[in-house]
Amino acid sequence: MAGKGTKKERGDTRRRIQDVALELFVRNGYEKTSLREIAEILEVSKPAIYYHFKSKEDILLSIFQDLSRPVDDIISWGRQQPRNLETKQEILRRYSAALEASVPLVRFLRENEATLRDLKVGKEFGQQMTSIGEMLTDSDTSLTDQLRCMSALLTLHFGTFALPNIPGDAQEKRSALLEITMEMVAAAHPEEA
Amino acid sequence: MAGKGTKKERGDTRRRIQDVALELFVRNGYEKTSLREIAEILEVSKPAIYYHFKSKEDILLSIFQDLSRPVDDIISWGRQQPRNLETKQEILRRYSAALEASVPLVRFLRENEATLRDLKVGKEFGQQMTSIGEMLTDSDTSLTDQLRCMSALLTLHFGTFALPNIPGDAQEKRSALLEITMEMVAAAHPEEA
Amino acid sequence: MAGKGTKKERGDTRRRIQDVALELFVRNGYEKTSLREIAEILEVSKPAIYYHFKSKEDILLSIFQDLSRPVDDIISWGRQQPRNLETKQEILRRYSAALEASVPLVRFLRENEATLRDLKVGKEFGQQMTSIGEMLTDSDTSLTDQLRCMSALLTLHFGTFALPNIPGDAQEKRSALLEITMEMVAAAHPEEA
Amino acid sequence: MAGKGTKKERGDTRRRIQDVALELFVRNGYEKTSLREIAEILEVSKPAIYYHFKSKEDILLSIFQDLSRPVDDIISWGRQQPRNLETKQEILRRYSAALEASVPLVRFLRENEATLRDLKVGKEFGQQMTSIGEMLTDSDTSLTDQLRCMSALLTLHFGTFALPNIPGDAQEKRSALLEITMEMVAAAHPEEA
DNA sequence: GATGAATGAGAATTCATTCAT
DNA sequence: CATGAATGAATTCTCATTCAT
Repeated sequence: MAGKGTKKERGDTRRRIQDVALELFVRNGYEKTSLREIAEILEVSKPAIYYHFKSKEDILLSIFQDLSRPVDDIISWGRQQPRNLETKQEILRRYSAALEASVPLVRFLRENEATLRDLKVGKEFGQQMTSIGEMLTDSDTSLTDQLRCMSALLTLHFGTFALPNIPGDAQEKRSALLEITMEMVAAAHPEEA
Repeated sequence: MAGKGTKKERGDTRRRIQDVALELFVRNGYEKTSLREIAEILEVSKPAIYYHFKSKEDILLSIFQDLSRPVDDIISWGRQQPRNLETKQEILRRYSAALEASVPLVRFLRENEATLRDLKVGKEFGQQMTSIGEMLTDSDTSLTDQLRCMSALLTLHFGTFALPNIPGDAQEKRSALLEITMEMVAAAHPEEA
Repeated sequence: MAGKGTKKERGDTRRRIQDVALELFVRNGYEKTSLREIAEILEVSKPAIYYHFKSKEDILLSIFQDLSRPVDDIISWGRQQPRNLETKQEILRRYSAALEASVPLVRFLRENEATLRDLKVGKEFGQQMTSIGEMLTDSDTSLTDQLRCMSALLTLHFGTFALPNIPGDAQEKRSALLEITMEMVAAAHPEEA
Repeated sequence: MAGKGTKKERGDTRRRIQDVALELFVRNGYEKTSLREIAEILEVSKPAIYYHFKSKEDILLSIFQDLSRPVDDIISWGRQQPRNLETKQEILRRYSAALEASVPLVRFLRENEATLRDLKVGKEFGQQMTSIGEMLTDSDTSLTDQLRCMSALLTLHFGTFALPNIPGDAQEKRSALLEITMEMVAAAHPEEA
């Protein structure tokens, strides 16, 4: 244990950069967050950041890839399931849980879409959403039913960020929201209900 | 007709700046659009832009205020109606129409939230959304029913931008989407249905 | 009298530009005063200003030449007098009076020396001061006596602007200041006293 | 000696920026000196300047604070002395010496008053002058005597910059000027002389 | 692992001035 | 007499990034 507990844990810097960066990205947006600011808060020099990450974009990408693994897992899992009501509802349940664990990141991705569009992270995030969307819609059902399923996803996703505007207990609101999306996909599968 | 059709229509510049600006804002985002770029496309000098608008933000604000008047009208109208199912559905219908007329602007507002947060335009847009949200929710009903109404709005709003991902005729998809939101608020008003 | 008393007196504009310009020059400095600002206060267009004056510098020059005529008169008069104590004291008396009438302008000239150095107005003002200085000093007297006379002028000139820092009645302070300069030149003319 | 004399001495840049800046400030005035010009003369890029100073104003402030310390010392010292003729004369002697060491800076401060008024440096300089003025005047003596002391300061201060206009040896003129101010304060203290 | 120093590129904005009408 | 519209030139400043040590 000797040597531990010194001012900064060894190998910690990379993680600390990610933490501070995410916080600033969320609070001020990607473009309005400068590496100078990050460096100042961490009390390290700017080149120190470049030692750990090869660019500003790379910091964001690493954060995204660390946090978005659960969603990738949902997608892998979902692809191996039969595409029925049961599966769709389970996907929404799992997505809701995954979302909850990374609200700040996802809020950030949402609020900076225009900026991230040209970045790798933007593309990867977009693909995730598209993949989940595809797993929820059957192209051989009615347009309305397809939209119902898509809307369920949108409701879950964007509803999560609108919840703070409504009074009530956070967990309760979460469940209620999930409940509503369950109903929405159910309505798109009349025969299975 | 004499004198018309000259290189640049008189008094046109202000409008042309707004048009080009909106186009670039939508395509590249607010921060990544520079006044130099706008000026170059219009083949005018940068100060020419400053003659018509006092700042970059001011260009955006003027665009927003011009295009968002219909939404203001909806809000004024809605406030004078009884808050029942009928009204809510009419609000959604009208909002859907208003949205349709300014899809590019609203997409832009959505995709640049982080950037616009500190700008007047961000605040005004936020207030509009809040106002519409309030008109759709009754604080004395169940949490689930409140969320149903809120989700209807989110579905309509965000669904509009997700539609291109689904195959089918644009107008048809629009109506289907609106239809779904109608169901959602209806579900929140069991006794009135 | 018909036609008078309309919103703006005819031919008045030139004078009004000078007035507003001087006020802004004094308050904010020459460089920090823009023609836009002047035009806005007067509620005229910028080209209207260019109708009356050929440049920003020209506005200042016209103000200076109008207000500095009394000093030119002192110089003309002084050059025709014998260069003795009597004359010098009379010059200081007259300069004090002239100064009093145009305190704002002279304060402005003082506080913007660096800026005005390259301008015609700076050169003309400098020549005036040099001329008065020359009339007060005899190059065939002792260095100390020359400095005494020079200092009398500086005391009068700069003292005028330092007076507000000292409590007391304005007119009284003025006379006291003049009195001191009288003593100073008198000390430089021991035989004549 | 190895390693010395390379193109640019290490750690030198900050000082070199101050030197060049002061030179240009003095020669052309604060507003007419651009950072581009400073950078060009030093053959560095503009951001290099911003690495060492956070703004243009900050460059000036750093110069002022470095050079004005002697005057601060005089003020501290003076405040602990009895306020009599002896002290006042010593203050003037010390101020004359301090002034001599930083003639270019003080000339600059004088010639750019209007510009510097809104800047921190302007306020700090103003306070210095006010403090010295206060140490030279007793509010319980006659108005004329107060003015005599004040004028002594003005004579010393402004006379310094008028001296080049008078022929003679620089050091000699300096002493003569100081001598005159000594007489002026002495005249304000008849009983102590 | 880390830093001091520096850079190229580019941003928004302001100004005095002009010209056609 | 006056204006609407526009311009060339310049300004301060910020950013992501790099390199020698």
